[in-house]
Amino acid sequence: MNRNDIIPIGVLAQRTGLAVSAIRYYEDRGLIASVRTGGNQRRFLRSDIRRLGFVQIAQKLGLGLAEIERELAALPNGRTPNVLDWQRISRSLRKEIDARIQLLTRTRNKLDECIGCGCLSLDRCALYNKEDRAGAAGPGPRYVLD
Amino acid sequence: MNRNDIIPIGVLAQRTGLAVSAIRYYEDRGLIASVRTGGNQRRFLRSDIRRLGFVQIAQKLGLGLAEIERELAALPNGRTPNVLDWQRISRSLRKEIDARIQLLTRTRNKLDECIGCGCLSLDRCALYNKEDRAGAAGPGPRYVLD
DNA sequence: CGGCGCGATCAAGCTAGCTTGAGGTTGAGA
DNA sequence: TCTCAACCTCAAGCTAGCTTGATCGCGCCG
Repeated sequence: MNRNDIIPIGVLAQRTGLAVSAIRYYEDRGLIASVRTGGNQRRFLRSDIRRLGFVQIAQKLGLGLAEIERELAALPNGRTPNVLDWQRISRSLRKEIDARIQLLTRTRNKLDECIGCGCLSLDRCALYNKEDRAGAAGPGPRYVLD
Repeated sequence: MNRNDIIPIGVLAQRTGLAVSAIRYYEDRGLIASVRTGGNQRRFLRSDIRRLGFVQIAQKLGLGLAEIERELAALPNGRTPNVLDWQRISRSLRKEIDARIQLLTRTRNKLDECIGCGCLSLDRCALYNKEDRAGAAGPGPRYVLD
């Protein structure tokens, strides 16, 4: 159990709760790296558990893989985030969340006005303002709107 | 200009700001209905402008087309929402938004704890709790996780 | 009554984030 | 040494919400 700092994909999957296929996908995307055995099987570092942990948390906060990729790429020579990195990153995540909450709150206020007037008018309704397009970023692709 | 309560798809598109293709798609989905001319062209009611207005607003509030479909289907014989309907519906939308805000707020609080401890531990991290899966519903399909 | 702009119908494509399947290889334990 | 779970590589599929393209038909204006 000495050289167990190197693990196969199945173990990594178990430890992170991710599907094997998802991990392979992340590798394709460049979120994580592996070395290969003689027989072409992936071997990961134990620290990758943490790295994928970060990925999952960031995802839960609403970041897309592309953004997560960027955050990870910003780390010195692609290391897995340590405590200090994490604090820095999570502070920036906090800002993201704050922004989302604010947007939603503004939307809610407008909706309240709307309940009052019941207008539903496309021209006048406050909910219908361009600036808030993509407002509460719903499911599915939204880019077309922007 | 008397019987202009019946309009072709292009006009409806212009008045709602939607693409013609989107409107056809909505019709396929059953969100809106049309009659056909002798030459098989769609004709819509002027009131459908309002109906699609509702669709767009609801979408901005983060509802998927399926949910919107349900709301619309709940109206007596598929009429377009009038002021009273709208007030009822928007109150229910408000609840949705409130829930989202709460979820995000809880997530933010947990993140704050995390900034303090910097643990990033998958077992212990508060951000990693099953109950909050799909937490801040990010982009892309999430159903697989649930 | 001729032209061309608007409309119609498929099928396929695109984004995000993966999963599933087919078909074949590796490698650790009995 | 043999076995079989675990691994490999593509390619294709799925959800959501549309768009794009190809190839047509309709209909209004002059």
